[in-house]
Amino acid sequence: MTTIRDVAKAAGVSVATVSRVLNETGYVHEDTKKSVTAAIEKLNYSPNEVARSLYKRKSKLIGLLLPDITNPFFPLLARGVEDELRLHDFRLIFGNTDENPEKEKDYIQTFQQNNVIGMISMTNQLSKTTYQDLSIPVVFLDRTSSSLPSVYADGKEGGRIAAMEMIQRGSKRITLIKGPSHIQTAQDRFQGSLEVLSASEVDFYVMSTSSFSFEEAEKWAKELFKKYGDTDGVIASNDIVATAVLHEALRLEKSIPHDLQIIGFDDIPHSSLLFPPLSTIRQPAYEMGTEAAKLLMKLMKNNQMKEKSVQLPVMFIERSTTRKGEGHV
Amino acid sequence: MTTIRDVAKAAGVSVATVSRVLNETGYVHEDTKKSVTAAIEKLNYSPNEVARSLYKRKSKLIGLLLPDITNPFFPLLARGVEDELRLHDFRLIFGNTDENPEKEKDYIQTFQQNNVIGMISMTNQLSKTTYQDLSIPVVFLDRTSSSLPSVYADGKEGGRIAAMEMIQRGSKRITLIKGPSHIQTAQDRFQGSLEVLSASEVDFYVMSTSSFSFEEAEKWAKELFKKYGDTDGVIASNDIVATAVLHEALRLEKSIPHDLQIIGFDDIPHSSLLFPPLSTIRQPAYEMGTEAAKLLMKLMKNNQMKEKSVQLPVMFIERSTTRKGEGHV
DNA sequence: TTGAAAGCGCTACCAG
DNA sequence: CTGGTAGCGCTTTCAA
Repeated sequence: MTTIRDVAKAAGVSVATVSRVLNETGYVHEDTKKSVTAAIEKLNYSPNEVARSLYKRKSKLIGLLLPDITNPFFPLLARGVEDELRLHDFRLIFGNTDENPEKEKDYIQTFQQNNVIGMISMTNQLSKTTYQDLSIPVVFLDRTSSSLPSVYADGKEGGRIAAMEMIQRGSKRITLIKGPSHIQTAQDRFQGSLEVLSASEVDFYVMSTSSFSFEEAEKWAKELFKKYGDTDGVIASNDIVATAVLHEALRLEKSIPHDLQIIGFDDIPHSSLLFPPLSTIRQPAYEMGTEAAKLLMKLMKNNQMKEKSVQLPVMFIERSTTRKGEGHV
Repeated sequence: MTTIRDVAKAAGVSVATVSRVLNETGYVHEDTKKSVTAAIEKLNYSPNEVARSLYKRKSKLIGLLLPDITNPFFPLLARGVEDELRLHDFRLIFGNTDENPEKEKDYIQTFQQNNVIGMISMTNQLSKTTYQDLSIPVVFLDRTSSSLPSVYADGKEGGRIAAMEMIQRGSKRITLIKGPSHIQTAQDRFQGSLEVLSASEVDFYVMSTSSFSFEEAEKWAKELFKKYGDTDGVIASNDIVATAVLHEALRLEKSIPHDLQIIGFDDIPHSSLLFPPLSTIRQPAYEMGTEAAKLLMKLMKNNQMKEKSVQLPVMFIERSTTRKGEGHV
């Protein structure tokens, strides 16, 4: 392992000088700079980030917390975060929390022990105040908040769009699936759809569900068609749920989208790979990730910002589980 | 920020003593230990990992390199790695390399700068010697190697099984899709299938492809049915490719599995969500991850191990793109 | 423009 | 059994 001392020796200067050229700080003569650079090159030296981190009490590490990377919605977000942060030489320590507060706390603690300089959290468990007590900036991703920095998609508008498209495309007896009540984004979507549906002439049925898991969703889907067999349009709380509904409909040999239209939410990569491909409301996941990273970096420079939240637009992705519209919305 | 000094002061002992109780090293009287523990508790102190890392020249961080977390095969692997490592208090720094050697080198360098104590790599780009020069143990995941530590599934056997099941279930004109030639695991599968097919009585057609992307795969699928429209069984190089084939077959209104059987490879979560659900050869991705983590931890304790590679078994997952077998293999 | 030296928080050695 | 202290590799005063 080559250290700054080795470089100093090789260049015939002091470590202070090497440090100066490394950090481009203070004055250093052009010539000595050259010889230092040469020595660095020659020894293939790169500074020890740990030592830097210790002295400065801050690293180039960012903590990333997400519920479960195995859930297809998160990889794209994580990728967005990573790509953006990488451009600025930050690195990511990450942890899956499984929505478990203990794990979450545990990770936060070890993140701090490693001098992370900021955090991005996609979890829903810990209260906001828990985060507020941290001495480092945190941005919440895929979680709405007016008071704390956060990046999220316009779920309410998404819900509205879904309902409008559904009506526009001719469904008369619509089922609206309401996602888990502790997930704010799911509630926003629901409210948006509800608003439009209420104001419309169509009949609709609200089905409450309590998780986003596929297995659960399959059960609800069965139940749905049993209870409300003549529904001709379902607005699902996300794409996984929509997939379960699609499955069940296909099993019942319903013709899609003729007998039944389905609109999902998220546009996870899987959705376009279904047959028929799923119409859905896209959240710009990757971009949400990059935006969160950008916001965090701003916050790290200036913790007293006003513009703390960014809301991204959603859009309807027309695929094959909806009928052709008769003139668009 | 509270330091070991604060604790020492609060407990009325020296920092050395605090360090001893922290690390359970050396002798310390039961009473002083108690008062130290109390002080730690009271001050809510937790040691600075950065300082530790600097002194010991090793951290509790592990580097994880993968091509792209957005590819549905990787999250499960990553999750396995994380869960296992977490049990032993290690944390993960990770990077997506996009199979780009520059990014890969870049990450490896910064990992080292952060004193990572080991690495798990799922990439295929950098030569093995590049890794061998590292001073820390590395295990390769989803990449075969007899010389270097690695964890992978038995692709060849998987290929054999796929071919046997296909034949067993009555396909007579089989298409075998050969994945990218630079990916060893893909070649193993191919060889396994080829072996069985060659020794059998059925006709078969080999189609060479050069990537795993869905878009590319869609093109090949179209081409496949144009060239070899009466094929009644395709063994795909992975589930994404299988999905593309399934799409095209459905579009052509082939009856699955009556007219055409399809077997994929990997068993990514998406595969069971298709309609019809995809029959496939499962790689135990999560377990591969945990095994890689275990192997790495062994290596970190004892770098001179012999048992350096672990091969995991694959299994056939019967779903609905294959016909019911007439007595199993 | 440069160097000496203090010190970031911790561990481990050596004395006592 | 305990404390003093050197030093991990680096940055940053302070003097020169």
